Amino acid sequence: MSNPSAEYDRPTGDSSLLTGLNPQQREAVLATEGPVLILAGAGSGKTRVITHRIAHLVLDRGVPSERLLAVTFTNKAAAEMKARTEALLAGQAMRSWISTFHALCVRILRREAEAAGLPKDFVIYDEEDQLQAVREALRALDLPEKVHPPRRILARISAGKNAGRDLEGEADSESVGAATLARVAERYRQALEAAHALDFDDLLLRTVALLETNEEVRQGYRRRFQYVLVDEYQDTNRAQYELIRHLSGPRGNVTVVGDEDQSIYSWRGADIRNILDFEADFPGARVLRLEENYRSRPAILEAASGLVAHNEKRKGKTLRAVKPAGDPVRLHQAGDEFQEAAWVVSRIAALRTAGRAAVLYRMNSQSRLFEEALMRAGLPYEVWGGVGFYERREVKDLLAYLRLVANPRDPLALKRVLNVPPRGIGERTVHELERVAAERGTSTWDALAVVEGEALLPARATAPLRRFREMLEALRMEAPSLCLKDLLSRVLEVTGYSAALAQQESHESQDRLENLAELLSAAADYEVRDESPSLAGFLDRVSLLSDVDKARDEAPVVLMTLHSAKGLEFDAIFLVGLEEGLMPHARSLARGEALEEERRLCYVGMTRARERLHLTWAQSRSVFGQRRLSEPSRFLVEIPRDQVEATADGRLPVISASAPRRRYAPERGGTPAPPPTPDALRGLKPGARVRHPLFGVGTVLRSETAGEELKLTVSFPGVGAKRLVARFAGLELV
DNA sequence: TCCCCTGATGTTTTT
DNA sequence: CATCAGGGGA
Repeated sequence: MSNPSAEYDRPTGDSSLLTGLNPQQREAVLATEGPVLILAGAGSGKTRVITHRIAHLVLDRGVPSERLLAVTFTNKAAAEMKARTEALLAGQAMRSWISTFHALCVRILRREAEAAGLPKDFVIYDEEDQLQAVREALRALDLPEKVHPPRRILARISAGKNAGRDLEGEADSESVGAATLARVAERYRQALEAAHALDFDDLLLRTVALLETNEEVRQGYRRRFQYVLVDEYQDTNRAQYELIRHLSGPRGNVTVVGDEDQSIYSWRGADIRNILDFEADFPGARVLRLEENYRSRPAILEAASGLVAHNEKRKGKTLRAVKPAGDPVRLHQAGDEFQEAAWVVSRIAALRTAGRAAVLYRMNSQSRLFEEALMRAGLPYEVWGGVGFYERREVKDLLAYLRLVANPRDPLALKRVLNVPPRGIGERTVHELERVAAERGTSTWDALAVVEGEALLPARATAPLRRFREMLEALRMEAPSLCLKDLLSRVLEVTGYSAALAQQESHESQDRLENLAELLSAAADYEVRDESPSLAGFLDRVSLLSDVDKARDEAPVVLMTLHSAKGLEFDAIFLVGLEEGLMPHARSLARGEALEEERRLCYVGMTRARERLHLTWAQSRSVFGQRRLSEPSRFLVEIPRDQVEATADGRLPVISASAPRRRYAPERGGTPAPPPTPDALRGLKPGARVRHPLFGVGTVLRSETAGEELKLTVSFPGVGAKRLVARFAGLELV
C-alpha cells in the first residue's frame, strides 16, 4: 500500500504558517508523514506546533480536515486546541475530531453500538456510581466493607482491567485474596452489564476490543483518520496505546507529542514505557525535540531542570530559556501551615498587579488553609477540582432523574432518587423491589410494575410506588417535546425536588437551588453549542467533564492540585507543602519508581511558572488532627541553589545552602495543643454574639454540653448556621 | 418511615 | 476534624 496521503501532496510553498516558528518547531510542523515522536519540553510551544501542524496539513497540503484526529487528555486541552486551530484556519470549516480519549471512545461506541455489542442507551458510570456498584457486589457476596474497603477493591479492579488482565479468570488462583477479588470483580461486571453501564475503563477497553475484532469498523476509521495526533503521550496507558495503534494502522501517520519528565499518571495505569519505547514500537519513527523554553525565566528553569536531573528513567533533554533573567526562585520556610498560608497570601497580595498566580499543592485537602487565608485577605480566588460541581448531591440527583428519563432501567439512578425527596418509599420497599428484580431477572424498574400488579406489598407501600412510576412515565412521554432546559425544570417541578428544597429556607438549600440553576444554564449552554444536542449527549458530556474544564478562568488567584496544573501556566506559582511525607507523598517513599514520579510531579509544578516561582514548606503541620514536626522535602535539597533566595518566618533558621545534605533539626515546642474551652464561652446563651476567625460575627442559636465538650450552633450572616466545637473553633466573645 | 445522633473511619493524585 | 454509614428513637 502506498502512502495514503500522497494524493494530497502539493507544493508546500511559502506558508505564512511557518513564520514565527523556530527551526525545531518548523521541522515538527512539517514532519507529517509516518510515525513521529515529538519530545516537547515544558513551555516549548507544544500546542503551537500541534495547531500549526493541523493547519499546515489542511491549508498547505490540501488534506480535508475530517481526515485528521487529535486526541488529548482533558476537555480543556481539547477545547483550546480546537479554538486555536480554528483561528489558524481562518473561517474554513474545521471538521477534524479533536477530543479527549474518553470522548473519542464514547463517540465511536455510540456510532457503532451494534457492532460493539452494546445497548444503544448505555450510560457512563462515574466513580461514585462505581463505588456504589462495588458496595452492592460486596453486600451480595456477604463480604464486609471493613475487611474489603470498596475504594481499594475498585482500584484493583481498574488496575486489572488496564493491565489487560482478566480478573474473573483468576477465580481459582492460589491466593484467597485474588480469588475474592475476582468474585467481586465478576459481580461488579454483571452489575454494570445489567445497568447498561460502562465505567471509564470500559469506554477505552470496549473501543479497543471493537477495533480489534471488527475488521470493517477498523478499516473504516483507518481510512477516515489518515493523520492521527496524540498529545501528552507520556500519560497514555496500555488501552490508549492500543487504541492509537488500531486507529493509525501499521504504516499510518501517527504523531505523538509528550515529555517523559511530565509523566505523572502511572497510578492510573499510564505506562511511561509507551513514550520511552516509541521508536521500537513504531519502526522508522522520527524523533524530534523541542528544547527552547519560551515560558519561564532562566532561574526557574534551572531549578526545575536540576531537580528532574535526579531521575534515572528519562530520555534526557536540555531546556534552554529564551527569556532574559528575572527574579530568583524564592524558598520560604514557615513555622507552621498557617504561617505558610499567611506568607503565600501576603506575597500574592504584593504581586497582585503582576499577573495571575496559582497555588499548587499535593492533595486537595491542603486547599482549605489557603482558601481561608485568601478569604480573610479579601482576595478573590477560585478552587479548581476538589469536590466538583458535578459531584454535588443535588446535581447528581437531578442528573439521576435525567438518566431515568433516558433509561428507566438504570438501577443506580432509580435507587438514588426513588425516595428523593422523601415520598414514603422506605428501606423495606426497596428491598422487596430488588428481591423481585433478582428473582425474575428483570430490572428494578420493571419490578415496580410487578410489585404493584401482584400486590406483593401492602397498599400503603404500593401507592407511592405507583405514583413514582406514573410520574416518571409521564416525564418520559413529555421529554421528546421539550428542550433540555425545560425538561430539567419540569423534572424539578414534577418530582417535587425544588419544592422540597425551597421549603427548607436554610442557606444550604439556597446554595443547592443555585447549583441546580447553574446546571440548567449548563444545559441551555450545551444545547446552543452542540451540533446535534440530545439528552444522551448531554449526559455523556457531563460524565466526562471535570471541574477544571468548567472553570471560568477569571480569578486572579487559582488553587489546584499539582496534577490538575499539568498543561497550564501562570505568572506566579506557589508550590506549597514541600515536606517529606507530603511531597514526596508518604505512599511513594518506598518505591523508587514512585519517588521518581513524585519528582516529576514537582517538576511539572515548577515549570508552570512564567515569572516567579515560590517554594514553601512548614516546620510543623497538623496531620490527623495532631501536630507533627516536618522535615523539608528531599526535593528542596536536590534543587540547585545558586539562583534561589531563601527566607524564613521570624528568627527560624533557614535551610543552609552550603550544607544541603544536612538534616534539619527543628526546634522544640511547636504550636501547643488546642486550648481548653475558654471559660468566657462556657456560659454562652442563645442570642449571644461571637466572632469566628473565618465566618465573622454571628449569633448563637443553641448551646449544648456533651461531656466536657461545649457545642454551639451559631448563625453567621451570609454563611448559614454552623455547629462548632467551642474548644477548636477559636471563638471570641463580641 | 424519617430524622437525629453517634461512632467509626479515613486522607493522593482523576479522565 | 469532617464526613458518612449505620443504629436507635419518635
